[in-house]
Amino acid sequence: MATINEVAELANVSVKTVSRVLNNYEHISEKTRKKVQEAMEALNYAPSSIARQMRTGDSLSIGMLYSDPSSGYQARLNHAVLKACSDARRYLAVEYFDETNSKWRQQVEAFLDRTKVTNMILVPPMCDASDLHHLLKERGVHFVLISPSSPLSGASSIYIDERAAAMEITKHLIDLGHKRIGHISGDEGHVATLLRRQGYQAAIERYTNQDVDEDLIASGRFKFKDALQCADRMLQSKNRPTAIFAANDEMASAVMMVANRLGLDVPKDLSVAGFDNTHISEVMWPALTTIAQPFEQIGIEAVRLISEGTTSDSSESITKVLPHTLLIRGSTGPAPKE
Amino acid sequence: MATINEVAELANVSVKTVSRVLNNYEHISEKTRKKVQEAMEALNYAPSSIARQMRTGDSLSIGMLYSDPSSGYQARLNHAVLKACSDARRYLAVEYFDETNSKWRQQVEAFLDRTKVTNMILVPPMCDASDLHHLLKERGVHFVLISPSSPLSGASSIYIDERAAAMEITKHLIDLGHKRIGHISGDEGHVATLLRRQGYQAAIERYTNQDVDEDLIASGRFKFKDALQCADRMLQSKNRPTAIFAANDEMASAVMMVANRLGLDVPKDLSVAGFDNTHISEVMWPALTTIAQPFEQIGIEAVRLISEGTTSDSSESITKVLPHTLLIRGSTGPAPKE
DNA sequence: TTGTATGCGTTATCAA
DNA sequence: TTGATAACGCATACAA
Repeated sequence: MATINEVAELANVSVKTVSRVLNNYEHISEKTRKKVQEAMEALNYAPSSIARQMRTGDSLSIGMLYSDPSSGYQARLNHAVLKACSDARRYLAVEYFDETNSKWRQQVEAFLDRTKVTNMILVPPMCDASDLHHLLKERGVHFVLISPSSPLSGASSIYIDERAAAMEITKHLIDLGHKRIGHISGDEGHVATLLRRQGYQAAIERYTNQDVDEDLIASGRFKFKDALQCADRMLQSKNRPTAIFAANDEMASAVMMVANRLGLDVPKDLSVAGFDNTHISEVMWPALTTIAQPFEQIGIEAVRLISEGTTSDSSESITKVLPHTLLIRGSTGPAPKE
Repeated sequence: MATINEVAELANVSVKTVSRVLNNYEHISEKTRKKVQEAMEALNYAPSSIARQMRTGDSLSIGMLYSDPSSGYQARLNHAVLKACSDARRYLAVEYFDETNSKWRQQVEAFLDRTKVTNMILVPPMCDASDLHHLLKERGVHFVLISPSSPLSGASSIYIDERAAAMEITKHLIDLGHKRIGHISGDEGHVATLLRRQGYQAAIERYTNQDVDEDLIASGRFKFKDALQCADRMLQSKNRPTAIFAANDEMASAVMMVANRLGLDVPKDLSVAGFDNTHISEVMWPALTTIAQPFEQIGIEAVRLISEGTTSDSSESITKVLPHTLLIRGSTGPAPKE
């Protein structure tokens, strides 16, 4: 593989001149530029990103911390970001991060020292840790937020419209004729929990003439186990719902389990809907109706924002709302006749 | 950010000596080694992989290709290897790899060119692709195999004793009094499929006085959907089994789904066992009895073998068998009274 | 067992 | 508009 020196020699110029051509320097004569470009062509020259990084100090790697290794959401996000990085010829440095550890600060510092990353992608729930934001800003690390609670000045954000998505899937249930629709919501610490519940409530109020029945809302904290209890209580009550919208797929799976064990057929007796479109939604029978997160686009967009932010340096923060999709599968069907 | 020079200065040695410590050189006094290590600690020093790569051409990164992003086994393996790398102050370059793509060769070459890795971890099913082995050897890339079909000269391997594990979990069912125990096996292309089935058969033959009933064995190809059909057939047959051992957790989940829908209580009417201890085994009700893969140790061992192989250069291949664990949870119980 | 000096491919400084 | 040379952080021939 040819180096910059060989190009310079062939073109009869100095290495610096070749470097100038490479980096689109302004003050350079067209003649030399052409000469250099021809030499590069002839030698099939490609600059070494390693050497460039060595000199300029910032790496091509993008950092990412994750805190819940068994989360289906995180698994799909990891995959998407990884793929986007690979396509953009960048590297991803991912690390498991224990957010409850009091020494988190040292862990992050060690991560930054080790990887030398100057760009990061922050995913839920870390994207909301203002202590972390401060630390990163202190160290001059740029970052992009995925689904943060609120926009942050100086950092770009990527969202989906959680509220609209929740409304859409609830409306789907209403359109199927369901009158009593339960909701199992997430962890109160996440903004997604609030938005998804709001979307559910808004749909009920707008598309039926009923008020929201608070007895039909339970908190499952995004956990399978908690959702089991919620579902058990809801489905054993005298006036049980004919449909349940859970705020994530894992909790919807719990609903399905409980329904099956109580002898309720899904979707004949009970419709079940989830949120996220993680792997588990396909490992159910029937498959789960859910909201598909645009994982692939999230990954691509995150990498793009980082790459642009690096070059443009005009640290204006961009907020991007990506489109979700309602995925109708076998777990939802017409409301049972009364 | 500390450099090797600052470490050398603080430790009162030359940079070369620090370099020796970093690379586990042999001829170095314990005293200086300790002194250097303390200096590294004090300065929170991390070697620049960039500079190292620049100098040597090969990086500290370990490469890994995975082909099934939604596999629970792969998800846990990714996490374990990532964590082991991080603890060993190494990097992991993971890439999604479409094994069915006819241009796989170019994809691997591109991955190697881009990442410059010279060490790789090969996971199932890629660990068995001899074309891939040849390509890697051609390019001088060392690699460690995780659960390969057969040992390969020139590469170390990490295993669990699949056969013994399958035997153990089948014996657990026998000990609970089950007489008719079904088995849903995996993809015929994987050796794990064969070994797990052999373990099942061996247990039946050794611990009961029965021959293996071929009607109680079905191929679920490691897939949820295929397993649904197998379970349906088995559980609707006139003389249905009272226990089913599926060759992975995902298929066991399918068995559970079918059982619940047929009104069979788990574990009162049917015991269900899986294999791998992936996330899904905890997202069931009751939780799944399964064989726990030693993921964490697999990751640590893989990184260790690679690190040692790099320095010692005595390219003798090591085969490591790691211990599995039988995890008894709620999905298995005493056989129903006849 | 340890140290000195050089070079990896690139960009930056300064001078021409 | 160009060029000579230093520097980035590390590893290695060679020397002690």
